[in-house]
Amino acid sequence: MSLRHAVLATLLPGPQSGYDLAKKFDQVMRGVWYARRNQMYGELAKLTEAGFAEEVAEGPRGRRTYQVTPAGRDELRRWLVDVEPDRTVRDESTLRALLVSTLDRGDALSVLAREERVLTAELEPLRAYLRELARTERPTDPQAMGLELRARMLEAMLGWIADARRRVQAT
Amino acid sequence: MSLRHAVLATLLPGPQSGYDLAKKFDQVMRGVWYARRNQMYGELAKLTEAGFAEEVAEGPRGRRTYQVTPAGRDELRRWLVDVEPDRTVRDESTLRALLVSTLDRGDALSVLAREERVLTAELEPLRAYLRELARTERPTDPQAMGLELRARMLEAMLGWIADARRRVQAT
DNA sequence: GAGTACATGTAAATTGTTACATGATTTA
DNA sequence: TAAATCATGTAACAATTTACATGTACTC
Repeated sequence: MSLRHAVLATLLPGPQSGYDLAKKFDQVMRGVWYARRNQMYGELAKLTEAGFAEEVAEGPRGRRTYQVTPAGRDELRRWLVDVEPDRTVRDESTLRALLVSTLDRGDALSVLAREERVLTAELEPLRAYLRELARTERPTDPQAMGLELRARMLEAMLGWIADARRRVQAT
Repeated sequence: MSLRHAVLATLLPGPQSGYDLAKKFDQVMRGVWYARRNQMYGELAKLTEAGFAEEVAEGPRGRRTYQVTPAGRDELRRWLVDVEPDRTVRDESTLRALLVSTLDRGDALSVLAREERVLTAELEPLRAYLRELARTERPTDPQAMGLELRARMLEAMLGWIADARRRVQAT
């Protein structure tokens, strides 16, 4: 039920429509949790039914604005503090990196090189953006913290890839 | 369809039953991909139907042994080299770490401390085991590579947590 | 002979993906 | 007025989880 709580947290700062929420979710949860646009509407409906969110306004173009209720705030805290985390991991990038060991030298090196290229292309603008944020935002800003975490994960992955390339080359 | 290929790769080294496979999968794919025991049987059936694996023997206690076919080897290579990776991430541990920013100071510090404890408890024996492996195994052994990657991810996460604790404390 | 570990599954519910449907408002 | 963007959804399918069902062989 992580999506439910990720949506709840994204809605926390103030009233938003499903459409706005989806865009903000992509930004804040980048590298942490992924959801399709249409999943937002379903989660908002379920959160509303459970009393954790409520519709506060209807705008033009059928726009519906929601906000978190006090019960929603409690639920988010309860989930973070009292519910035992589900620590299962499923990461296709990491899986692929691992399975490179089943390939022959040439294929392995070219797949590792491609992966390195893609991850570097994600990391570099992220680092630049974080340097910029560091000057303006408060240090515990959730978006900045999320991006910092993503950057560290990418760096760990890139370090491993560099090491893997060296090992394969030495074969 | 990552599970399909993760299972295929785990079956690659030699004939195994679903039961053996599930245990090996837990070991090799630890920190990369998680699957329930009963998912193995389903995937083995689908791999067999697709011609990527075949049943080679029936043993005691209804034990069925499978092995990868040449078509299965080709399919694994094709997936790694030619199929565009699905880079979506869903990681509840990371999500929780991020959402800690919605908690008040006391709750935030206690959740971060708990997380640090759990991750350290996973990392330490892993590092010890890897030091041991380094003396005996070949450097491109897939299990060792997978565990090394997991260790680096845990270290990145722990570094981020230490930083987050400092930032929260400075509030 | 009782308990543990081996060994394979099925059914129902939930979650996530893909493709489609529908219409409103703004901008060029 | 045509195109882009806003805005919300539904239906069918695939993947995953949870709970259950069934029986076998070894070990104390």
